[in-house]
Amino acid sequence: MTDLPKQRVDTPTNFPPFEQPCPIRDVLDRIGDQWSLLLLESLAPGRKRFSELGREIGDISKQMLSRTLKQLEQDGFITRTVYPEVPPRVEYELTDLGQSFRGPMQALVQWADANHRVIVEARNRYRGLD
Amino acid sequence: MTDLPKQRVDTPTNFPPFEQPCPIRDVLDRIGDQWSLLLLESLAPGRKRFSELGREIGDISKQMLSRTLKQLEQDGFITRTVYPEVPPRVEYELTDLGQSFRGPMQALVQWADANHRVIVEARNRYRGLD
DNA sequence: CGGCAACGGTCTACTTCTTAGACCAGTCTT
DNA sequence: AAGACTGGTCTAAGAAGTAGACCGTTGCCG
Repeated sequence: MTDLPKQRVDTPTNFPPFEQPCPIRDVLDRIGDQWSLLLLESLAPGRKRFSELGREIGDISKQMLSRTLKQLEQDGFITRTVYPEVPPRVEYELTDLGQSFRGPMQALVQWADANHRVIVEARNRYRGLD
Repeated sequence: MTDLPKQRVDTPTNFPPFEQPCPIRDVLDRIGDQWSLLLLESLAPGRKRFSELGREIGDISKQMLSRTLKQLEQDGFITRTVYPEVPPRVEYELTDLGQSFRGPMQALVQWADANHRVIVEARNRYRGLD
């Protein structure tokens, strides 16, 4: 920090960022995380409550569940409804936007389903000739 | 660790994980990270070399670029070709599997493009009534 | 009445992932 | 001889995710 030979920085990741306001980037950064797609897929059949979603996904932490749902709500994919009952009940449901996303999502899911075998095979083949 | 009152664990994230070998999960976990989709999209028009991809994406670190490309190669989405030239040249290209993924990916990209406005608006609206 | 369970979160400490950027090897240019 | 170019790898530091304790309210059970 004090007297490092800082000059001549070789190739210091000098990729000029130039696609920040790119709509694809913006949208993909949101739904392209570990959980968003899974949650949207989980909500496709209909409204579900918090713990129900947690149970379906299985290995998501409550914090990420809560956080991801909040993001999806912010971005207008889902609505959050709180019923002032005792134990509290909160239900999540796809909005029209969320519904409209089911199309492309289905395309993705179907492709994944259809090509899963091939991918696993590629993975094993690669492992073999490493 | 020694004498913590460990009993009565309230609700310790007791969601039983039950979808590990789910093909959708498996595929989505791979391509649903920060960079994979972007790279596949970047490679859709044709073969590109390492630094070219880095430049196009802009804000990806070399390590993640390298790592993500390796994963995509392992899973059979792309091929990696090294030309034993002097400065070394390495080109990446979609395989048939990768090509076949362009369909669902296009659906996603088009949706993203078409609905970007709506999402941004939702985001701003939410910010307002927070 | 005491104690606990149910539910939807939040908070904290710990672990894992990602980033920044230095470094490397071999050749061509200046 | 000093740098630049290329495709990586390595390490330290910073960001993100996880586990699980904790909370408040009410109803059920003994």
